[in-house]
Amino acid sequence: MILKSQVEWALHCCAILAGLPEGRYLSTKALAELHGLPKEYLSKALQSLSQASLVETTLGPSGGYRLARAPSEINFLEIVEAVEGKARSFTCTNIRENNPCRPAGYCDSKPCAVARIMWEADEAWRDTLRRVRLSDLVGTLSEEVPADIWRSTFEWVLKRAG
Amino acid sequence: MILKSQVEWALHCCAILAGLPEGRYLSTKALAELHGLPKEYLSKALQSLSQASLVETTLGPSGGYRLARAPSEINFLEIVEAVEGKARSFTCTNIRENNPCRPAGYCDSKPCAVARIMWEADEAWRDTLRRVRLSDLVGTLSEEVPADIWRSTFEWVLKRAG
DNA sequence: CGGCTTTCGGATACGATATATCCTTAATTC
DNA sequence: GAATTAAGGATATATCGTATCCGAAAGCCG
Repeated sequence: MILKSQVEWALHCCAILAGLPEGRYLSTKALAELHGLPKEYLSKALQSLSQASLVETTLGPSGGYRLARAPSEINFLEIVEAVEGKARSFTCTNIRENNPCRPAGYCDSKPCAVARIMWEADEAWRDTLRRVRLSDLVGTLSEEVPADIWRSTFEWVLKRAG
Repeated sequence: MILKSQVEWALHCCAILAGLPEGRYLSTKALAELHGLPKEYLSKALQSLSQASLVETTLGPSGGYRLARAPSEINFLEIVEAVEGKARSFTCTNIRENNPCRPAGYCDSKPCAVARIMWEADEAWRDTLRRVRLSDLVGTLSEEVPADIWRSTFEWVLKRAG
């Protein structure tokens, strides 16, 4: 069970977009260069963010992506689910139905006890991600990334933001 | 990101083994029949449990599997990790290193902030599973499964336990 | 208008992993 | 010695993640 690498990409891209000034857009090309990622494939991750209404886009030169909401109004789970999907990590195939000791046509009143526990863990995972806002990540980064790198990265981005 | 079906199988099999009387073994064949699973493939999941020292085995007719510890001393996470592996669901490829604004040879003092958050969620998932004991599952099942099915299943198993 | 750039979606290819089966070996029971 | 079992290696298939390419539609600018 492993998350796709696009999740990592999307989170880092959102962190960059969070630093964009009002009304500016950043292109796939710039985001791919900044993170050293294949442009065409990164584009798929950004399209997922777009379909989830987490980012807005505009076409043409000076086009690209920007956040659809304030960084404090976007949480990690939304970004993760946008690219990874909302399906639970555990899928119950109801193998208890195959028990030969069951009367034919017997119908369970509750979901399988095993599945309920696995789903509870899944929900704990999602809860943790839901509690972290994109603005929290930006705050942490601004503290931890050395000031000169932070600033020059920002300038690098602004030079390419349409 | 989806867990392999073997996780579901292993959990159900452990629940059955938890009901075995002291010193008895149950074969792959019986466990496969009871759950309607492919015997050869289920065998791989049981081998994983064996390698993790969660179950003990014996060969020959009347051979099979039994729990290595009391059901109250085995938690869900151990079973899940036995077949799914202990690797974290999020792998950080450190794409921040590709930032062209970085001085060459710069070394980060901390793991990536994005990864730390994802790992925290992963840990919340594991914590939930760690807190559930196999005996808890058995307790829930004994309450929810209709008494006649519960009993006849038990008899079915005992008839095949060596 | 016409050429350039951008997002978007579809088509395709490749590799890794999950699923599944088969076979051999060694141990145990009767 | 014959039957049964777990263990583990080899192999085949299907699904999914990764990656690239292309055309269409939309926006910018000379």
